[in-house]
Amino acid sequence: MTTHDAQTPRSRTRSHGGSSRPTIRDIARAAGVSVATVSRVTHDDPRVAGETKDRVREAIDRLGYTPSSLGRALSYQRTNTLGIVLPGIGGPYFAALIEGAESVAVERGVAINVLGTHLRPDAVASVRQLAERTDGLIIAGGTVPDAEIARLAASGRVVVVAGESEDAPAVLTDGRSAAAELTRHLIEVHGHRRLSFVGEPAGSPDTTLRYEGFRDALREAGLDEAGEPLRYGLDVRSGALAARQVHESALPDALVCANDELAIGLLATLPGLGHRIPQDVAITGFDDQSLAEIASPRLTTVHQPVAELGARAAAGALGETLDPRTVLPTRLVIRESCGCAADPEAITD
Amino acid sequence: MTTHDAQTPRSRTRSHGGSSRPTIRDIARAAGVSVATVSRVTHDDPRVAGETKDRVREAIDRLGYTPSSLGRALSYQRTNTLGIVLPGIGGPYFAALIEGAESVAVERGVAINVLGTHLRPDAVASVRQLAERTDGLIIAGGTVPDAEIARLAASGRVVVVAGESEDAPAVLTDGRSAAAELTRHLIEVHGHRRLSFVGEPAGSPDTTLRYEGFRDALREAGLDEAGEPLRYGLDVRSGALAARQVHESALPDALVCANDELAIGLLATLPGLGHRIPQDVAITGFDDQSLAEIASPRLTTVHQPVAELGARAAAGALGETLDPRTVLPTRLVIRESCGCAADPEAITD
DNA sequence: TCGCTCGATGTATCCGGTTACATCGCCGGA
DNA sequence: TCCGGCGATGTAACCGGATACATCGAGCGA
Repeated sequence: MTTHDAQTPRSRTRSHGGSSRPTIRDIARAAGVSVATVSRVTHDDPRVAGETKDRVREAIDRLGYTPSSLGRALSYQRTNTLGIVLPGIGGPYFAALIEGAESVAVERGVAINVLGTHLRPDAVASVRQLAERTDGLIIAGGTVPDAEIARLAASGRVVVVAGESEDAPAVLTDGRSAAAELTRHLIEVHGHRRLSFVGEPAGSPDTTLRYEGFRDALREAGLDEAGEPLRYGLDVRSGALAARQVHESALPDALVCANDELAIGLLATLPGLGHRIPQDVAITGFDDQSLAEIASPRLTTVHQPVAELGARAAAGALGETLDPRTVLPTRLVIRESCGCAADPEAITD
Repeated sequence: MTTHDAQTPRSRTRSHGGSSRPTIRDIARAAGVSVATVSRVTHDDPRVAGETKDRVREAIDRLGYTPSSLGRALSYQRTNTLGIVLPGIGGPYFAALIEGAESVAVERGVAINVLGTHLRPDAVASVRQLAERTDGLIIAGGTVPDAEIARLAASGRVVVVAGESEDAPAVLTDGRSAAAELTRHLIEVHGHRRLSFVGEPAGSPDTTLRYEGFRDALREAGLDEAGEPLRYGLDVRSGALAARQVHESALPDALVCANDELAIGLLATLPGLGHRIPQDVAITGFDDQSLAEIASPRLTTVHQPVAELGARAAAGALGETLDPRTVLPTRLVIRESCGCAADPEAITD
């Protein structure tokens, strides 16, 4: 009672009318009924007589009672919560993914709990904890070791992976083929021979696949002498830094970026360093997030149905049966940053 | 009874070795000890004899036991979770706020649960539910009615508001003064007389304050004939749309945007429509998110310590005592989009 | 040898809800 | 008048853990 009051889990001496929140038993006492009746009222059970119901309702309002979802979750063996594990919540890609999942969650009256692993030194422990509080888990590829995914799945957890996985149902796009298609466009339509990939292939499985697709296309075209990728993160700022490096070394014909944000960083920075896009260097993105269409020149990229992906994954994580591998289609979106002609509407110079 | 089988909460007939996850009692039985001993082992209680401890550990590993955080939370009257209520998780501002909060949460071994109200038709119910599962709540201004905040606070919940509030401790910046200072810069240094505000003042309390600050400055300068604001959302795409409207009507001297993303949208779109920035029209943002520095021309804006704000709010929501009103300082960041000369140095890194 | 201390462990209760089953009146039919 | 049935409500046993208190046995001093 002296020092660690806050730590003391429970104080056996309760019911002394502290500021503690009222429980179902407090309401029962106040309304002169049993806890069962209170529970029935909060569930709109028709078996409660009108007069009794009113009395209970009054007590609930007067004491400001809200059923503890903890107690409820323990009783129902269900938390009505969906967990999502992502590297971080920043960036339009993950925002879109979450929105897709949320649309499904809202429909089913389920809450969402997002965990960003990048800031958590103890990612595995955090994910285990999250798994304890949710009915299902969406795990983005590359955030959690495969062994841990297998463990979760084996222990009866409902897990869906947003990305490649053999340990749980996977919902994904074929990033490798899409990147190859995009790269072929640069080679075959625009005749570019010296292409560089921007992004860190070791950084995420998605980037790995895109890099592989990029190299596939180079190899097909006999350009496999392609050098090292320019290793940068997936954000706008990294793109700006990459622009510096590109500026200071020999400029390639085209830069294939691992995602749109990186491409936007380059797009916004290179002109200031004296390089015209796409005349001096072509740039492409990946994902087709909203910035892609607004940039100038508008960004050639690969459209991914990210929200749809999130929605499918959510449905699966909430119990809907799911193929072990669901591949969603991508679409090459040709705009002007690759060198294709502008729409009649757009910029002339 | 026939259709809703899945709803049945619990099946009284348990213990038949289904795929259900093991409980502390299963471990106790398997190890031939009592639940108390198992609990002691999971807590590294030194009172357990070495040999017993090994036996329990073995059972835990063999059955794949993880203590249910639900049960734990119910027993300790604490969930070790921090709730954050935001309009939506999209955009750099909220991402930074969450990061700030997360940095504090990680330190204290607390999980974070983010709720985006925009997609939830039943925002109040969702927040109440969230409050049930967390030890403290950070509520972004404008997401929840004041009355609900008061209700939560009155019922003993720990609530911190990120923004203006009289019902709970508030952590915020003085957006009104900052907007006025920014606007004065445009008027006094650059001599602009026809200024328009871009943003929907009714959309969020922050936007309201910025609009008020904008008008304060106009009034001081005797320019209070200022017309209606250009009512657009706070995202890049809205900025692109606003650019169209500006293009089709008379161009003002300067556009004061409610946040950076909106400004970026204008910045990226107006040049394509034949308007030079800042020569033909000056543009300013608000927040100083990373895009502001990368845009071209670089964006003049107001720096806000968003991560710090999130961190302070988190500390408060986790029990640290907090002033009823904590005002964090902002800083006017002059770059080139307002018409000031470029720094000799470009991007700093 | 007895009693006491102390370490190791078990028993039972509580956290807040839910609900199967029991109970209690009351009403109508035989 | 007695009994069955039914509507309304209560009782108590869970859900998974934590832990105060009880218990038990070994070691030790008197």
